[in-house]
Amino acid sequence: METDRKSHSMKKLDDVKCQRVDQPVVPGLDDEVTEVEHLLAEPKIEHVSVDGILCFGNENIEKHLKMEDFSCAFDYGWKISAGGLDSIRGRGGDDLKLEVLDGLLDEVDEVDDIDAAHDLSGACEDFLLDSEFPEKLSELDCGPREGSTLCNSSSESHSPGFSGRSNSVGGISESSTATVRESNSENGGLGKRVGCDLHHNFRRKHGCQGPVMDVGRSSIEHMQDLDESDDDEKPLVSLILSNQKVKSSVKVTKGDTLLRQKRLRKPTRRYIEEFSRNSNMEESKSHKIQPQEEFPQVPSESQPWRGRPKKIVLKSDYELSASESEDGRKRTKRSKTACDRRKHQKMWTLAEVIKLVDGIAKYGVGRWTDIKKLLFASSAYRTPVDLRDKWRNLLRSSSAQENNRREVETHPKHAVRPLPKPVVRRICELAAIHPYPKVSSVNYVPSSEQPTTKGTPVYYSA
DNA sequence: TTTAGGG
DNA sequence: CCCTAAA
Repeated sequence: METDRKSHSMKKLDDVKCQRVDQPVVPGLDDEVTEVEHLLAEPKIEHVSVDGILCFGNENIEKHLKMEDFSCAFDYGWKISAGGLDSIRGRGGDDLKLEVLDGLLDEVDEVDDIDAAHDLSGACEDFLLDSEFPEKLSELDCGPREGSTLCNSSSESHSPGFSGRSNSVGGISESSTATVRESNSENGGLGKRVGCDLHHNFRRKHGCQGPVMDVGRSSIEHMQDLDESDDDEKPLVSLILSNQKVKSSVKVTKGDTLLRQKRLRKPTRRYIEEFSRNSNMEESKSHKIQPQEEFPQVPSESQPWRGRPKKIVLKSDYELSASESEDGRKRTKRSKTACDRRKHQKMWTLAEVIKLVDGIAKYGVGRWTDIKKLLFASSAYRTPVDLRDKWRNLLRSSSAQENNRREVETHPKHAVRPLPKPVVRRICELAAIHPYPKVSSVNYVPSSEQPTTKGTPVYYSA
């Protein structure tokens, strides 16, 4: 199965490659280009020799319009004209791609690169996905070309990392690699500085987490939903791949994009969070962060929010508490850290829950790793622990729902996400079969049946 | 490294 | 969701 998937994606890659040979394969890049021109005020892209561009007609345009709206909606005071817009797009969307990639290409070693690449995509992409995913999905399935349409709506410049990696995979773009190098040497310093400033602003304006991210996340959620339902993301692969291609093309054409590219590439979501945290510390005198310096390349950031740079966080906390005892600002610090504790929580979809329940039914309670591997292989953000936690919560909520069903029905407000009856039933059954310690408030005999009054005889195995 | 349990 | 301890 794994290999199957792999080969599949490879195939897709090949397709992409082939296409690229014949034609620039940058469908819809056209739109993109206009946009870039806009931003850079230095249009000279003749790259747009696309045959298939006509295929997308209205829809494509529509998408872009939406995108614009979206961007506008997020003008937070910092300049969107040159970099702002870009950076907005730069975040959030990546996670999306990353997720997908993580699921699909976890065989690849250079996750870092992927990650980097992901850091760049666009929130707008998410946005689009969010609003039109269903259609999009089918579209994508039709082939890389279609995929590109969508992708091209993401940001134009993209990480060197990916192109490098692509080479190893399918030799997608050599030119892009070269360009990248060039860019790095050219715009390195400036890019960094700008990036920092950007982040300063960002942080200042929205605390550690900007709305952008939120948007991105929610869209991701939707996507996940769909993705989840059939556990197949191949279309997305093509999407991503073609996206990369587009990116490289653009890169080749535009050197200027690189500046932004650099700036975008660096900071990760995680980084922003860390950064804000550190800045707080800086306030209280310890640990100084030098923005001018190379971005700390967010520690072990191979997964979107799953990164868990434990050590760093711990260290920060440590220092925080240290400074706490020194200055009297305890409370501020405390609350702040407490606030951003729940960094990346992703809502569980019904599909996921059902899947989880299925998995538990199959493999039993406690084999979280197995369940994760077999049923949640595609969702990188669900760790076995998450599954377990979710199960715990499910047990709790389901039992609650069972007990006060009437009350819940009378006060629907209290039932936020009611959880379909059948699911609850299944959970209860499973709970009966696999007692999860500590969860059932009932002090019943270990593996006995739960309050279910239906007389299913349960036998003790001992 | 995975599970269990607590926060 | 995060963290830690124990296995």
